[in-house]
Amino acid sequence: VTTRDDARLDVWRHFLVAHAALVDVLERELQEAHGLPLAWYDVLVQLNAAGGRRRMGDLAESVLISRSGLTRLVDRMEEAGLVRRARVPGDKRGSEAVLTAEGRSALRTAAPTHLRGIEEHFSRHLNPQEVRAMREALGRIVAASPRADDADV
Amino acid sequence: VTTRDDARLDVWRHFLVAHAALVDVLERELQEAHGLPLAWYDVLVQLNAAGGRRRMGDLAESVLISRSGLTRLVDRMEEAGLVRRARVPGDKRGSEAVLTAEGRSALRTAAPTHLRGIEEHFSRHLNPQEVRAMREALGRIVAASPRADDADV
DNA sequence: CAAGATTGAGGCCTCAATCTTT
DNA sequence: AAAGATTGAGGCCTCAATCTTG
Repeated sequence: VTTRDDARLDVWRHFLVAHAALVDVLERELQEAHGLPLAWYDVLVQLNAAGGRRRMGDLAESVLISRSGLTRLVDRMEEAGLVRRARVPGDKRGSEAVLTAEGRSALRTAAPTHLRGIEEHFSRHLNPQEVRAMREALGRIVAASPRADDADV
Repeated sequence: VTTRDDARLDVWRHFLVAHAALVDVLERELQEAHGLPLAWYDVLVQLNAAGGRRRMGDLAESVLISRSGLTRLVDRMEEAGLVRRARVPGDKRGSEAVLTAEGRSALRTAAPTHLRGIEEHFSRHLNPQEVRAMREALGRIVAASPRADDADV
């Protein structure tokens, strides 16, 4: 069964290489066109999708980094004026990131660039059948994937 | 065409989330079972695949990091005894990383864990048709992907 | 001067510890 | 004591500059 195993390993390798290449191009394009790191764009998107404000903890999960990582990411974006922090009404422990007008504007400006980039470097190469296959397969993988904070059984 | 666009964007998002989740689990498993970072394992594999030795520059490309990044990665692995540096015969500028016996042994020990991890968290979720689809699609994406050092036309 | 590799500086991330509120 | 968020310490990466050899 060596050939089948090899094919499966190949997919994994292709997956890693493709990810590295794609993140690299998309980051460069966004940076050159709008001076925006991909991580910042991601925060803007997630905030916008949530109506403009989001708890720090929830946001950290959405953008796939640790809580402390997000604290500093939001620090930098706050300094750049794209978001601000606000207290959350019911809970004095909490803090939420809020999209500023400038942040919303940066997102509107950058989105076309980034969406075109995703289309050009990624989606364009997938036929409808592959879109279906990858969506389902990757969805299953994510669903089955043990969350980092889960107990080890 | 909103639904088709959404489906294509969904794939991209799934791709990012799956990558983050997979690298995270696989890294944790390798670390806990053998105290080996994924990046180290990757270097060991690439060296082994090349017969045990590799120019620093080539190796950097294979493991998807910068030259300077690889310099320090090899520094750490050398300190741990898994690789050593050697001059390259024909070119006094060059340097190559060479797998040590200990490195080869570490790879042999860790490989079963990691291969099982890839199978369990990734390959297992793909049916043969999806393996084919993903391999071809990702292969095309990588082939079309502009290399970082290419001119911007 | 170009190529191969390393070093210096600085950015961003993670883990563990800490502070505040529940 | 646990939850939410931040801070301190330290690791690893990248870019630009540097050193050596071609």
